[in-house]
Amino acid sequence: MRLTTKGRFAVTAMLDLALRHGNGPVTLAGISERQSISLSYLEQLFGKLRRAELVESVRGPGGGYTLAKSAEQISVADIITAVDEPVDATQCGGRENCHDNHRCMTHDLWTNLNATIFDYLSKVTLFSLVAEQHAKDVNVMQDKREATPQRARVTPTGAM
Amino acid sequence: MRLTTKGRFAVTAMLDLALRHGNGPVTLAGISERQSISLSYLEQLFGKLRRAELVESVRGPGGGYTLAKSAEQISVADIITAVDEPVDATQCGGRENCHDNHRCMTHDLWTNLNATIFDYLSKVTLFSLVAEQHAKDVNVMQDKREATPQRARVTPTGAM
DNA sequence: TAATTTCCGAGTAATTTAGTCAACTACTGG
DNA sequence: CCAGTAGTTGACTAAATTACTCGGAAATTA
Repeated sequence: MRLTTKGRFAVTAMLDLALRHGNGPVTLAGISERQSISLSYLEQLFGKLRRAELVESVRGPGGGYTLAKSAEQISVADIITAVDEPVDATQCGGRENCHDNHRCMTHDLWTNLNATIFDYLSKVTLFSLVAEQHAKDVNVMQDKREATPQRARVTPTGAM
Repeated sequence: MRLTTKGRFAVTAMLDLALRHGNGPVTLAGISERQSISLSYLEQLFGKLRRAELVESVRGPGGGYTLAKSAEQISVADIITAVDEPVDATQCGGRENCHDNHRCMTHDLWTNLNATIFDYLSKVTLFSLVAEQHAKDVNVMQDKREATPQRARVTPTGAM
């Protein structure tokens, strides 16, 4: 379980998707523009997200991506493991290098921490992130300076 | 807040130090050998750990590093932020790029998650990691192929 | 058929990781 | 005081990863 900017990009993009969930496919070009992530990079990330079955794609005009499950069912851990290669564990994956108990112990400690973080991130879903934000800062939603129709706020008052 | 192999190395090394806490300075050469981390790389990491005042150094023969505080007072978050450069936040640090509310919102969501992870890792101390491991898997401690007393393996008596 | 948008792979610059090397300072024991 | 140990610093480097580009398919709609 790593936590890099790559994963951050993926989570941000998925969040963008979650906010528009229910309004038909969202194009990568749109996400690219809104979140300032290069389109080609998004293509790479969404290739992985699709293979991990977190998103579904629709080709052609009017196409794009949608969440493959509801926002409650997609955790941050899901997203991060989808885009970050396994990368394997410690160089001694439990079998090698570990001659005496001591070495293994320090090792276990890390593995343990890793699992703890993973468990934690498994409980943080796209839905909970959005909900948390709404609870924290409602005026952001109300402060609309532009005259654009709010199709942005796909699911306004916690109706998700 | 990133979570990379670099941070993992640092945590592992600090764990090694914590296990020997109270027995005088520990040399980097020793950590290098036990944890299979290159000495020069450890030098880099401990330079940062020292500047972050997480460890103290003693020069000369018999010298080495010791924890600057007790294991309860050093969190995983402390260690990781010490070795990982700030890396800054999202490219739009709250001021730039954020033209419309929408962009800022998705942004906040990430910042929020980031803070949550950080808070969580701030509560995980070196001490709790060691304690957790003891509680979880006692037989590791009891599985002594060597004639060393299990608790006393922190002492130089059980030197490898 | 033309436009749109996903899909896919090869390639690439910049950054980070992990590590080397060499010189230097501080300290200890004899 | 001298030799050896061990931390301290900085510059430098190979390899990996990140973030991104490009070019072209393939699918879908109008």
